[in-house]
Amino acid sequence: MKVESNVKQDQIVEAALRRFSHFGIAKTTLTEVADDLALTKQVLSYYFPDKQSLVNAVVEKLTLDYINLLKPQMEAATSVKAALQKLTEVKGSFFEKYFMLAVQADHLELARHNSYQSWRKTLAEKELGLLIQLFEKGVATGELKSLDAKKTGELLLETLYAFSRCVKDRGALPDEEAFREVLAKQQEVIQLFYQGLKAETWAN
Amino acid sequence: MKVESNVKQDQIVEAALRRFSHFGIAKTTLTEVADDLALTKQVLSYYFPDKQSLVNAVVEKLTLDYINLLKPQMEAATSVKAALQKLTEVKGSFFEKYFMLAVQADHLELARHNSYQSWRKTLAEKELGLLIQLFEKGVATGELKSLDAKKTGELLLETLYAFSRCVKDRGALPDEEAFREVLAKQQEVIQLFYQGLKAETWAN
DNA sequence: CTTTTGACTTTTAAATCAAAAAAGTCAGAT
DNA sequence: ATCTGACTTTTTTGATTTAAAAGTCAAAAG
Repeated sequence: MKVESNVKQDQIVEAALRRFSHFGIAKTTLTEVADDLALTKQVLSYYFPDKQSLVNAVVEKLTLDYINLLKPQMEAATSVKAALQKLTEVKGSFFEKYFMLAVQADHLELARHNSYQSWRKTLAEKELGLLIQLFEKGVATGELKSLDAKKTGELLLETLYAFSRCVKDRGALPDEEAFREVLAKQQEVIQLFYQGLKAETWAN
Repeated sequence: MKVESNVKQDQIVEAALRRFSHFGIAKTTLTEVADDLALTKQVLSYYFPDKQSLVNAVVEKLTLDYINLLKPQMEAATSVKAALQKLTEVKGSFFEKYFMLAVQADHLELARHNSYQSWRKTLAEKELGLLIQLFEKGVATGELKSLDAKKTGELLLETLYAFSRCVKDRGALPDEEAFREVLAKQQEVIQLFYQGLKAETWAN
């Protein structure tokens, strides 16, 4: 529970995150991360026994950051429509920022580790939880028609996820434009989803 | 215009299609295709100067088969809903059957050739054309609310496409189950799309 | 004149292996 | 508890070879 060690760990995680998101996980060496902080790789390996654990820490941080950013914004939204808008925005900004990471993580060896899978699952669950909550609230207020909140949430997430995957497939280096396109598509889809979900007595 | 040569060409294309869809394009040698027909590779290369042209012929055949199967079924459907149902069915059956081909084609070198791209484009255009026609008819009959048929069609196709791509990403060998899942998801999405598109006065 | 074949060259893909780089270890210093 | 130097092990990378497939062509066969 020492504060200092946590500080140092956080610094390392942040440095790793910068490297990972800029150059990718595979092309980042522990020595480089250490150098960025004027440390040696042995110090690094004192705090994180191996690369996997460092990657896990980065993924964990990212997951928490994402949820902590998204949750209040969605909960503060005054309508389902506005909340879904926020979802795309936040998802988009994160995706753009940490694109490299997202792209590589799933292909890499690391992705098969339990720890990674487990964080991925946590993320998915939390995101789904937010959506379920949102939909249920929407039904309660009458904005949405009666629906299976879980199933609908899963479908929406899977759809957005499917779209993101398409960007990275296109080529080795993903361009800004491809991003914009995907983001735009996602927003359109959300819009259409919403049309299909809202109570029919409401106006657009 | 000789009939016989067309027959032989067709036989070759069919044999190639069998090999390609079972073992993949890259892992299929021209000699194997020739052997299947009790020919030599030189004969094959008499009809198709190189592998690329054979692949193109296969893709062309597949494209035409698909459209020829889909078009009448969609046009015969008595409602937009039924037509969309058909779309998923046909798309699903084709995808399952020629999965290997679909999976590899885009990654392979071959995909960069103009001829391939051009057939891909043709397919996309024809599919989109069917959807536009469908949507416009739906609007005319009052089943659908007023909408931008082109934009909506594109969005739907892109969404279905995005889902298909997810299957192949998962692992090297795609399992039956993954198929079913994707197909089910696609149907759900179509259902929801439809909800969002239909005129509000209609019942489910 | 169309189709097929045998003998050939060129191109591409797969296997091997040594060298370099990175990951990981640990006894001992601060 | 934190860090370092010197070390071993594991992974990547690049060069080199080898085998397989693609592609060519002159000439034969129907």
